[in-house]
Amino acid sequence: MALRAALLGLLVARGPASGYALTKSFSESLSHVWSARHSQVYPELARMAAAGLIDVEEEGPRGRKRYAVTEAGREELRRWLTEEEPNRTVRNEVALRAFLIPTLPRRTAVDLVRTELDFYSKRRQELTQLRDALAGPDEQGFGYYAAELGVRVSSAMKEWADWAVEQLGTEDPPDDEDPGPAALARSTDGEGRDS
Amino acid sequence: MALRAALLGLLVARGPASGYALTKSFSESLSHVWSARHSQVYPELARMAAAGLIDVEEEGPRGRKRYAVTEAGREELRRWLTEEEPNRTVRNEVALRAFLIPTLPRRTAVDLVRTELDFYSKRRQELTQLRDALAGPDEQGFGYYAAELGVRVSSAMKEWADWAVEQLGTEDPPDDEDPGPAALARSTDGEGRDS
DNA sequence: GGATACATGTAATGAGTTACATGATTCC
DNA sequence: GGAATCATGTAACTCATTACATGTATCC
Repeated sequence: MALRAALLGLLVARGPASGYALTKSFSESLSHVWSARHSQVYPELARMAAAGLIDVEEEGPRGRKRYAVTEAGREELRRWLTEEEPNRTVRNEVALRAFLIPTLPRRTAVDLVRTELDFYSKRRQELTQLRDALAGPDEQGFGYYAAELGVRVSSAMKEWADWAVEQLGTEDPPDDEDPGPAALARSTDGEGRDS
Repeated sequence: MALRAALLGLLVARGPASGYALTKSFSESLSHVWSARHSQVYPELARMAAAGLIDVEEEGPRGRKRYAVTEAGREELRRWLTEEEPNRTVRNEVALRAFLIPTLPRRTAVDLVRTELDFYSKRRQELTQLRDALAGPDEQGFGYYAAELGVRVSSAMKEWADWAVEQLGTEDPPDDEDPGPAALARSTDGEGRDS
C-alpha cells in the first residue's frame, strides 16, 4: 500500500497528473525515497480509480488520462499515514555490501568502498541542490522534508565510506603484492552450541 | 541475488550454520541491513546447494542441516561483490512518510515525526551497543562496518526528526483547535503544461 | 506432561522488474 | 519524414510476505 500512498500524496500535493507524469516523479524527485516503474503505476492507478480514490478528470491528447484525487482518496492517505504501522524493514544493498566487505582482500575492499564514496558524494550534492530549490518562496516546501532527510542520510553514508577507507588502510603497506583478507578469512568453524 | 550473497557472506564469515540459525541472523544482527524470513531462506539454501555453492556438512538433531560454503560459493560471493553493479534503488517507507507529511494538519504531523524520533533514538542506541560489542578483541570486526554505517544512518534520521519537529513548530500557537495544513493543502491545480 | 524453542518445509498471494507491444504528437 | 518524447498498457518472471503444516528436543 506504500505505492498507493505515494501516488495519493503526489496528487494531493501537486494536483492532478497523468500516470506518465507520476512515473516520472518516481525517477526524479521521489527517487531518493520510493521508486516504481510505469508497469506498476498504471495498473495501480486503475485499481485506485475502481476503488473511488481517484477520478479521471480529463482525457488529453495521446490517450492521456489526468487523474485527480477524490475526498475518499484524501481520507485514505490520512488514514494510511496516521493509522497504519510504518514498515521499517531495511533492505539496503549498499549496507549489505558493507557487511560483506571483511570477506574480501583488503585492496579490493578499499576499491569498493571508494566507489560508494564517490557515489554518495554525488548524491549528496544533488540532494542538497534539490533541497535548496524546494526551500524557495513558492514551492511551499513539498518534498522539502524528504530532501532534507536525503541530504542527511547520504552525508552519513558518504562519511561512513570515508571512515571505512581509513579503517581499511589507505596506504600501500610494505608487504606488497599479497593482499590477504581485510580482517578475517574462513574463521571460527565448529561453533555448535546445540548438538 | 542479494539474499544469496548475504547467506554466502554469513557462512564465509561465521562458518557453517543451519537455515534456522541463518534466519535468526536476519532478525538480529543483520536486520539493519537486510532481512528475510525462513520461508525465503530454506528454498534458497536448497537452490544454492543444488548449484554447488554450499554443502550439507552435517545432519543434526531435529532434522537440522548444517551448511558449509564451498570454494565455488566463495568465488560467487567475490564475483557478486566486485563484478555486479550494486542496486541502489531506495524504497524507504519512513522517508516516504516524510515526503507526505506536508499533506497533514500540523499537529498530526508533529505527532508522527515524534514517533519516528523515538524509534530512531532507540535504534541508534541499539546499534551503538552492537558496534561497540563488535569492536571487541575477538570478534574480528565482522559486521563492524555495517554496524558503524547503521549508527551513522540512524543518527542522521534521528537528527532529521529533531529538525523536522522544530520546523513544524513544537509549541501550540494561540490559534487553538483549528489545525490547518502544515504547509500546503490542495494547492496548485491546473498545472497543465502540455494540452 | 506442557511450554518453549528448535527445525524444516510448502502454498497462496502480493509487490516489483524486465520485456513485449502499440500508437500519437511534437520538434527539427 | 525521422527522431525523440509522450502515453498507456500487458505478460512472464522473480522476490518477498503471510499463512498453513509438521515434528523434535529441551527445560521446568
